Amino acid sequence: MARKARVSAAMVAVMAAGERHAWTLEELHSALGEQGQATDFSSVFRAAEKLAAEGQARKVALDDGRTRFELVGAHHDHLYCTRCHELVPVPCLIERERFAAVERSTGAAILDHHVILRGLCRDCRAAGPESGAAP
Amino acid sequence: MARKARVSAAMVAVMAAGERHAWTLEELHSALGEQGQATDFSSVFRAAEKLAAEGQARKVALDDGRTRFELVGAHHDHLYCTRCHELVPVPCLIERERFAAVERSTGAAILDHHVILRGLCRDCRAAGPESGAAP
DNA sequence: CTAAGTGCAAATCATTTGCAACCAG
DNA sequence: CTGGTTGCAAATGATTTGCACTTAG
Repeated sequence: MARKARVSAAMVAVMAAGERHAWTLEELHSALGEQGQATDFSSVFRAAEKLAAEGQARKVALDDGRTRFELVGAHHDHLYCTRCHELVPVPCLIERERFAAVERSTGAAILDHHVILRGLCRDCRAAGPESGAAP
Repeated sequence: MARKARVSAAMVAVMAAGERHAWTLEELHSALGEQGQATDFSSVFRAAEKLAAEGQARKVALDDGRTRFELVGAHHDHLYCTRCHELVPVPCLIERERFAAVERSTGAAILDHHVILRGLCRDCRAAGPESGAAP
């Protein structure tokens, strides 16, 4: 390499700090800003893409139209609260054997996986079935 | 209701025809066009959102920046080929018991789930490790 | 009449890309 | 020098929204 990747490094540090499990580009961008590591959004974007390409990070897709990134070392599946949008990490729910079975039956090669559970997190569940749905 | 939802109905019909497992809005839009049911893109968008809100359809998020929709009755998990982008349906990979375990350990309520497997489909796998990666 | 559904055009939002300036090796 | 990085600005692409119009009920 010919130059230090300041943004990438800072990003990995932020993500490793573990205040969150998966980060949107905006979250990463503002997190860096708060660290005094202000950077351009596009740099965050490119650094994230690069980390993903290199296998250091992975993209996490939820259905809220924003791509998130998480460090590969911290992989876990996710429980997405449809009320407060919190993303709770949960251990892998699929047994290894299952993957092999799918590869056998489909002939495909599975390289990665991601499980998204949708529902209500502990707090929102406790808050009761309705929240601010009064018309 | 005060009026027939022509687009919604046509969309459900198209999706139920089962030529595909999950549809992007564009795919639905053009599929309707080919059926002689030409409609505006925004109508497709709104109909899809409505179906999702009513629970008839569900959003499927991959990390390719496009939201897909599938009929709820046709639920299955997916194997996404990172080379040809085909989406292969696979049976649910998680045992019911696992969901209960997560609900117990996290206190959350799980309402839905989706598993995305990433890798190479049968054909792409057979095509060998490299394809058009010549620089 | 009345509200739901539709079409068209314009606005938004989240990315992506082009390009010139920069800098550690 | 040299190639990887960065910032700024502008381009994309996909999704959303405002508004007027239409029509089943």
